[in-house]
Amino acid sequence: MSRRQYPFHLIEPKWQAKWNTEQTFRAWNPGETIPERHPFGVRHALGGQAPEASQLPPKFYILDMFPYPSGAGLHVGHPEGYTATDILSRFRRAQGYNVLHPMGWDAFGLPAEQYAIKTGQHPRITTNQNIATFKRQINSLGFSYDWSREVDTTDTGYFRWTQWIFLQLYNSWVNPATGKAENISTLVFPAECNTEDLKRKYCDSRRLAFVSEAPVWWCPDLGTVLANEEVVDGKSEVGGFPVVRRPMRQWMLRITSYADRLLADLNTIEWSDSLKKMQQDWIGRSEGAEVDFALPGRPEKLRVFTTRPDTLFGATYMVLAPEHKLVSEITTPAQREQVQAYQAAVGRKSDMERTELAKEKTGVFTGAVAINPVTNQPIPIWIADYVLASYGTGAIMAVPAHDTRDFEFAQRFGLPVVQVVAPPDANTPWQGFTDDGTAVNSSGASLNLNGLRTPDAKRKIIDWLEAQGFGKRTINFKLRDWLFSRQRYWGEPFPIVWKKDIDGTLYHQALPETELPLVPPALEEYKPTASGQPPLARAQEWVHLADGSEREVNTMPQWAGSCWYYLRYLDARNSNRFVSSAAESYWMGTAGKTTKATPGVDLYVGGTEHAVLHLLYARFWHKFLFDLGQVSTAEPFYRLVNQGLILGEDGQKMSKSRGNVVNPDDILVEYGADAFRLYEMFMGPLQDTKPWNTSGVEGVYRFLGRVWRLFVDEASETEYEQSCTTLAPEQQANLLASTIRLHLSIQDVTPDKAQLKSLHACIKKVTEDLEALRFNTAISAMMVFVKDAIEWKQRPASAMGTFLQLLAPFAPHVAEELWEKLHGGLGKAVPSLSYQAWPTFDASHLVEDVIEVPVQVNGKLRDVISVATAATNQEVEAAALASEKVQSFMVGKTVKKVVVVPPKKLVNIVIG
RNA sequence: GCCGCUGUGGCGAAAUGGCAGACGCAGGGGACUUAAAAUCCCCAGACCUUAAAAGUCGUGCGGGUUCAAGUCCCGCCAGCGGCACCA
Repeated sequence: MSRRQYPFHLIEPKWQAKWNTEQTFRAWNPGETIPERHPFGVRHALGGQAPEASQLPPKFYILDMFPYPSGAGLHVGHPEGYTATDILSRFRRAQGYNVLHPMGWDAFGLPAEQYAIKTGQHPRITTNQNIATFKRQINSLGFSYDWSREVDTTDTGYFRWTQWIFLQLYNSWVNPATGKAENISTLVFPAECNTEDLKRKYCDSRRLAFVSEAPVWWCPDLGTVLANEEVVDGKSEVGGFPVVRRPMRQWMLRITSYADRLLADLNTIEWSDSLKKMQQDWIGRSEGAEVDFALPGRPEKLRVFTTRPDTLFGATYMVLAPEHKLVSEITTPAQREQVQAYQAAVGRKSDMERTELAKEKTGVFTGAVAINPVTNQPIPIWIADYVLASYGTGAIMAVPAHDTRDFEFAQRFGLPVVQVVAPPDANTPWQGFTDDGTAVNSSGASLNLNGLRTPDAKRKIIDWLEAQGFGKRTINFKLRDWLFSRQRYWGEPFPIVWKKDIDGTLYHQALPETELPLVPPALEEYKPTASGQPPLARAQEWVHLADGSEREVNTMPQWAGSCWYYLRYLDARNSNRFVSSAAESYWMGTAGKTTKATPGVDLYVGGTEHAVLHLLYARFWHKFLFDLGQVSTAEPFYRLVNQGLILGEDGQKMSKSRGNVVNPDDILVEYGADAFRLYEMFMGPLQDTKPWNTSGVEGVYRFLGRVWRLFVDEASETEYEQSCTTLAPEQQANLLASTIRLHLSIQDVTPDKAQLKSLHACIKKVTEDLEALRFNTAISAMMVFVKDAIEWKQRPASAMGTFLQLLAPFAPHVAEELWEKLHGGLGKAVPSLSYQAWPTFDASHLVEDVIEVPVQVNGKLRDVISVATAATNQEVEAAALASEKVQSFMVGKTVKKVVVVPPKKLVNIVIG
């Protein structure tokens, strides 16, 4: 290894240890006693007091997506977001905020369980080891987390409250009158619910946590069911194993009751457009109508959902999903064989095959017809797998003229195509025209849509359908209820028992809150049972209760713990409540003196992979808790930023198999944490995807070396190096502090004009860039300052100290060390740089006597002239025209126009 | 197929409609050194010339608006991401 630029290997552990023992980054809740000498107390004159919320400075809550502590440890992608939030946290602290910046572990999950199946080692042990590794690595980067608030989703003190929230969901329903969740006890039973059993069923059909027998995604390789959001292209998101559709008894959460609010409230939060779009698409709201078609000779109606009721006159056939329950009833004997064969063929197809796009439309005629309510004509009913049982009513009216899929189907099977919409542009062919236009061929006995523009036609026909009792306005969502149970061991057990009725039917019942936490039983064997039961079923003594009831043996999905961890941080050690209302309203609300703060989490940074999983689930739980009055905001994460992916040096996604994974530990040994942090931020904009380049680390490392040498006398450093070789690291650190002297150029003098200009330009740029999360350009501004300062014969201590304050959020270790040297001299105690007030920028220092103004002729740069700052536009123009270079371009031409861009930015002379 | 984002030197990138390429990497030259490393200084978009200067072209492609376009508008192309028979 080459000679170190500066002794980061001594500085970094020294400051990390100091921050740890002094609890420098402890965030204070209202009512907590702040120690006398804590730098936060000193800064805000609150030392030794226990201030109320109104006495505390404004809060700022900066949150990272907490990691799953895998066995592989940290890779360089993790610290990207963590570094950004840490810089912001340190910046906000300096600005005087009470900053909450916590970290924890999303530690339930499959890898620890699979390791347990392989080796028999309890997931608790694996998890603890992995957490220890992660924590060591995270700490080695000098992040300013308040570890007193660390959470671990697998800790009983944590998951008892996950189970508690589940019980609240179980005991709640959404009142359609208010659209909000209430306790199940407010349900009013209809008259026909006159037995305990019927009442129970009525409640169960409305609970936000309920049991369903519907078909679910079963992943044989993982031995568990998965949520819609966890299935990607017919494979499991984790591991990429095939999944099959299979009816099973499962726990669901009624997230669909919140679909509307989850969509609408996206407008109240600052997330990227693309992320909002992903959630919007996932929720998939569409407005339209349900229309009933009569079935000749049958009492029931065939109900369809359509977003284009205005095209009803063009509905020439109907299509049912092959699984639709009416299919077997309406199919004529002549068609039965064909229909059943088709149903069987579809059932054998994987989901992948069914949604494959290139394939031709398939389907079979049922032999039955339905009556089009506007034309009164019979139209044939088909079944086809392009209609999905799970969306709308599982049946459609087909308007081949104005729907691409219906058109393809009609072409294939020779079904009639009737135009009912005229495109706005007469040259556009009407066949397959799916946009808005004008209704044509759309009149009947009591309804005429002809000539109406599509939106008006929709309105008119829905009014007509409602008046006639043929249908009604409806909104449909793509969002499905959330499948909430898994057949795993390493997850939260459900606080539910199953009881038997007198007649032997099973029903579920919640455990009382006093029995929480419900801890998973000890097992010898973590595999599912031979009969396919979840692993918890192996613990017979745990499952079977004295009263004959049995415990639920499914567990909650990994998402459960991450749905509310950001709330637990607010009051992480509270054993009476999941969070106290005082802590919740101070950190999440806008109460008290938090004028500059925003409601909820002020900034949440994480990867984009959670766009429709964690971020949707957490919003759902938060809204539910809001309805119950448990939290004070409707949204949890006010502002969210997705950090971009860091690719390997080869420009490919980092992966073990490609061998391009960069381990932060290796970088730290060679260059130190400050250089690592600086490089992660210098690579490019936080949100962008960008490749790693280790020699880029070298660049910022050299920069830190230059900073060091600005402040430190090299002769004293050589002295130190010669005498420390035989000492232990701790003694080396002491020697470092006592031997190394400040650079002789550092003097107690007033900065001159040029120095103030350099410094204030840097303050301005760094401050503005931090506000806007432009870390890369903030760093280049500091590099420019250092270039200037290297030239200075005298380096004013005050200006150099201010620079260290700007550097501190990015490279806190070296900044603290130099700050201490600058202010403390030898052995004198200096308060941590972390709570020094952020420097303010003074524009008057940037004013120059003479300004260089570029001069263009016909838009091309021809000269740069110097003009006095006080010069008027006329004087600038005259000076520009007088320039010799400019003159040479104007020979034989006339000046048509002169544009002078204030304030002395540029002159453009237009000639011709 | 639909939606969103992004296209700038050899590379990562910068630029409220106003000097394109700040800052950094890699590269070249020099100083220091017995030498190397480290450090410090200088050069560095392409082209064409030149003794030097100057000049021409340049932000994916084609148009447009403007005194002035990487930036705004229209039409393409490519890459990345999301959704994908959602009626």
